[in-house]
Amino acid sequence: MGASARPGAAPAASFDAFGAKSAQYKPHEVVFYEGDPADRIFEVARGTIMLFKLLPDGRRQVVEVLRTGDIFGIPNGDEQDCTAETLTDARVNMLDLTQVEGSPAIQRQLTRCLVAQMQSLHEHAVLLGRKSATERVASFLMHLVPDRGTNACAGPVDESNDTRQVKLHMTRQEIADYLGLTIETVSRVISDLKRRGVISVERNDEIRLNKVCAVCQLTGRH
Amino acid sequence: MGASARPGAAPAASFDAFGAKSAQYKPHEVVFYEGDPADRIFEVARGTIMLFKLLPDGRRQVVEVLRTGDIFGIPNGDEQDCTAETLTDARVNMLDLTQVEGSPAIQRQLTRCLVAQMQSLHEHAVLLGRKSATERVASFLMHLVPDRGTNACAGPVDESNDTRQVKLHMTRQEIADYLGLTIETVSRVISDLKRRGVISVERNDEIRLNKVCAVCQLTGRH
DNA sequence: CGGAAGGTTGAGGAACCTCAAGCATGGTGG
DNA sequence: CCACCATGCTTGAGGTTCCTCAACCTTCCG
Repeated sequence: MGASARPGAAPAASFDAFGAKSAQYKPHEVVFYEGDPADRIFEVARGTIMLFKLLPDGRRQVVEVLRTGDIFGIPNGDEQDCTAETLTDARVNMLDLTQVEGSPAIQRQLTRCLVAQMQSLHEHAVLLGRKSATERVASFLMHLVPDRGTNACAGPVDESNDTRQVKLHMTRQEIADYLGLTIETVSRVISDLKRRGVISVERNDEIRLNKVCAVCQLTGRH
Repeated sequence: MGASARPGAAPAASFDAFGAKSAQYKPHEVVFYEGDPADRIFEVARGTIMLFKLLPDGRRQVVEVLRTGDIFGIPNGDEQDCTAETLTDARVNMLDLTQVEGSPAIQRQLTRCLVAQMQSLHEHAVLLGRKSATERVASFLMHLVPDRGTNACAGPVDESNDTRQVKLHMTRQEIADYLGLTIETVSRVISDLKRRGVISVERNDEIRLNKVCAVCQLTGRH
C-alpha cells in the first residue's frame, strides 16, 4: 500500500531540510529488526521498504509497504514493533528524536504522514479480514497504479487505451505475506487473471494490466 | 484492541484542558459516517468506540476498537474514511483543526496516540492475515485484560489464582467483523473454549478467563 | 404468553492451504 | 558455449478450515 496515490501524503524526502543523517541500502537489506532499540524516526527518501512482523512459529505478516515520503520506526516504548527491510535500492533519512520534539514543522508533517498511513492500514484491514484471494491480488495491483485503486480514483484517462504496466518489487512470497495468503494461492490467482486476459505477466515482477478498469472491478470496491 | 494496556498511550481525556467541545452518546450511536466531512479531531473521553468500513456488498470490517484516551477521525483529505459508532455509553471530545495546528502540546500528544494506535493496527494485521479462528478469539480476549496480551505482558501476578472476568461490550456479530470471521465461527470457538474449560461464559458479553495464561497460550504469540 | 433479538448448533460445501513434483530463469564454471 | 545448479514460480491432488444455510435455543420485555 504505497503512499504515491494518497491524498495528503508528504512530499518526497522532506527531512533533508532538517539536517537528517541518511543511509543507503541494497534490495533485501534490513534497516532494523523487531525488538531493536527505537530512538530515532526514519523516512523513506528513495525506494520501497516493507515492515513485517513474525510469529514465533515463523508465520510472517507484512504490515506496511512504504514508498518515498513515508515515515516509519517511530518509537512508542523503546523497541521497534516491526522489522524494516528494503524491497529495492533505497535511501533512508534518520532524524533524532530530540530534533523532532523541538520542531513544530516536523511534528505537523509527522502527523500528516501518520494519518495517511493509518488510513492505508484501515484499508488493508478490510482486505485481510473480508476480501477473497482474487480481490486481494486485484487490490494489490491497483495500489501500484498511481491515482487509481484509492478512494480518489481518477478513472480512466483514455477509455480505449486504459492499460498500464506495474513493477511489483516483491517476490510471490512477499506478496503472499502482505496479502495474508500462501505463495501458491497468489500464483494461482495471477495465472487465472492471465488466463482471463485481464493481465499479462511480462516478467516475474512486472505485470501489465490490460484494462485497468477491469482489474479495478475485481477489487471488491465496486 | 484497546489502548488501556498500551505503553505510551495518552492519559485519559486530555483534550479537556484545551477547551474542547464534548458530546454524550448512548451505545450503538454513530458519531460520524464514512464519507462525512472531516474537519475536527475526536477523542474518546469515556467509553468504547469502534471504527469500521463497509464494502458495497455489505461486508463489514471493524478496523479499530478505541478506549478512553484514544483519538480518531483526524482528517486526511476532507472525508472520514471510517464510520465511528459507540459500543458503550460514551463521551467524546471534539477539537477544531485550527486549535490543533496552533498547539505543539496537542501535536505531541497526537503523535504519541497515533503511533500507539498504529502499532495496534500492525498487531491486528497479523491477526487478520495469519492467525487461526481460535488464535483470533484468544487474542481478542487477552486484549481485554489490562497489562496482558500485549508485548509487555506482565505475567500472572498470582500463579494459583490467575483468573479474570472481562466484559466484551460487543455482540458476536461485532466481534466477528472485528476478527475477520463469521458470527457462527466466533460462537463455535467460544463454545469450544468453554467445553475445554479455558473460559466460562457468565453472560453473553461477559466472560471469565479461568486461567489467563492458558488463554494467552492460544493466541499464537507463544 | 408471544414476539423479537441475539446466540448456538449441525450438515454440507467452498475457498484456501499443504505437500509434492515439475518448470523457467539466470548465473557459474568447465 | 553449454551443462549444471540455485532460486523462484507454477501446477496438481488432496485435505482442512472456515463459511453458508437452516433450524433451534435463550433471554428479555411488553
